[in-house]
Amino acid sequence: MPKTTELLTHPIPEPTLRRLPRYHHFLMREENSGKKVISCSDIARALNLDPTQIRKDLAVTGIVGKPKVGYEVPALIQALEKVLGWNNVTHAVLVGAGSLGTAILGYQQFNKYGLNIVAIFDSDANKVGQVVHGREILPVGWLPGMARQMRILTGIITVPAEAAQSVADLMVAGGIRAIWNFAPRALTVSADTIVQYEDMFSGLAVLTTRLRASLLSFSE
Amino acid sequence: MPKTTELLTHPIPEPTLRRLPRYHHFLMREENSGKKVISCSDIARALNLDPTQIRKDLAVTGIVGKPKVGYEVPALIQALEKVLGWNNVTHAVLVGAGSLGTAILGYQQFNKYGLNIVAIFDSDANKVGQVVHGREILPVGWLPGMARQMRILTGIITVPAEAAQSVADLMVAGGIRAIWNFAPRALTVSADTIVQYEDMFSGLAVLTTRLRASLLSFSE
DNA sequence: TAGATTGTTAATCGATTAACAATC
DNA sequence: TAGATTGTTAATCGATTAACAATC
Repeated sequence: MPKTTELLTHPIPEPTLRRLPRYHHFLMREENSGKKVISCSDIARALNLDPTQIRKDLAVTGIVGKPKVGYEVPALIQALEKVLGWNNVTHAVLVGAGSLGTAILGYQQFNKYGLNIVAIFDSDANKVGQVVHGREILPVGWLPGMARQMRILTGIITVPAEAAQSVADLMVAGGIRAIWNFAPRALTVSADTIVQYEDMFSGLAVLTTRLRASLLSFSE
Repeated sequence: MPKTTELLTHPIPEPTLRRLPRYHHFLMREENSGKKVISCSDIARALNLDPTQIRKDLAVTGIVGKPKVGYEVPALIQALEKVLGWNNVTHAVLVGAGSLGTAILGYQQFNKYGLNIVAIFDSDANKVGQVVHGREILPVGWLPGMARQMRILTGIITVPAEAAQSVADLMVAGGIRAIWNFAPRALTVSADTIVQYEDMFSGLAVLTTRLRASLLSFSE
C-alpha cells in the first residue's frame, strides 16, 4: 500500500460524528455565558457521557487541551464547525411540501449550520405555485433538470413512503449524491449515492419500549 | 440471584430495536402486494442488511421460520407490533406549537402506530387558544396538572433549545416518565425519567460529512 | 510542588458477521 | 433426495471504558 493512503484523513466513526453537534451546542451555550475554557469532565457531566469518550471524540478536531486547565472554548467551537463542514454551505433541494417538509424549510437553525434549501418541489398540482417561507413550490418533474443545472448534490425527501422511491430516482437522475430521507422507506439508489435515513419511528420505538421496560421494573 | 431474574425478558439491544420498525414497514408493503411468506435474504436485499443479522433480530419476536421457506408474513407483522407495543396506545402531551410541533401533531402515521397526542401546549400567549389539527393550544402552565390528572406518561418537546429544560422540568413535575426531545439540548431530569433525543443535527452531520468524504475519494 | 486533567495504550464490552449443523 | 434456508455457536470487528504516564 502506498504511503499516501496513510495520509488520507481517517474516517470519523459514526457514533463520534453524531455526538459532535451535541458538543457544539453545549459549547455555544457555555461561550455565551462567558466561559473561556472547559474540561472534559464539565462536558461529561452536562451531557451525561464518559469524560474519556469526550477526550477521544474531541481529538478528531486536532485541538489539544492543557492538562489541569482544559480546552479553549472558542477554538474548540471553530474546530468542530470545520470538521462538521458547517462553514461551507451545503445546497439542497427538498421534495414534499407537506407539514414536515415546510417545517424543515422554515427551520432557521439548519440555515445557520450550513444547510441552504434552494428549491422545494411537490407532485400535487394544487400545491405547485403556492409560496411557503418565501419559496414557490415547483413541480417535481423539474427537479432533475434544475438540480443538474445548479449542481445541487443534496436532496431531502419528506414525501409519503409510497412516493419516496420515485423521488429518489428523480434525484439520482438529477446528479444528486446524498439523500436525507425522512420517509419510512428503504431506498434503492446507485452505488455512488449516499442515503441518510431519519426514521422517526425508530426513535419512537426506542422511547416506548424503554418506557414499558422502566414501568415494569418499578412494578407499576 | 433468584431464578425469576432469568425469566425477566432480556432487554432488546438498541440497534435491533431501531431496525424493527424498518422490517415492519417493509413487511406491510410485501403483505399488501400479496406475499404470504418471506425469507431473510429477501428482507436483506431490500433493506441492504446482512441476512444473519435479520435472523437474529427477528428472533426477539419469538417467531420461528421454516427452513427452505421463510417466515409467515402476517404472523411476523403481528409479532413485531407486539414487541414494539404498537397495539397499546401511548398517550402523550406535546409542547411547542411551532412548525415541527404541528407537523408531528398532524402526522397521521404516528397515530396509526400507537401514539396519541392528547394535548398541545405553548408558552406564547398569541398561540394559546388557536386550533391546530382540531386541538386547541393550551397554556404550558396547565401541563403538570393535566398530565397528572390524565396520567399521561409521555411528553414530546418541540420548543427552541433555550426553552427545552424548563419544559422538561414541567413534564417531570407532571409525572411524565418518558420524554421525546426534538430540541438540540441535553436535558437534566430525575433518574426515573427516560429521555430519547431526536437530534436532527446529528443526522445532518453524518450526511454532509459522508458526502464530502465521498466527493474527495472520487477526486471530484 | 502537588494534584488535576490531558492524551494514549490496553482491556472490556457488545454488536456484527462467519461458519455450520439442523431441517423442511 | 438435494439443496435452500433457518437457528445458533464461534470469530471478528469496532466502540466504550479503564488504567496510567505525561504535563501544566
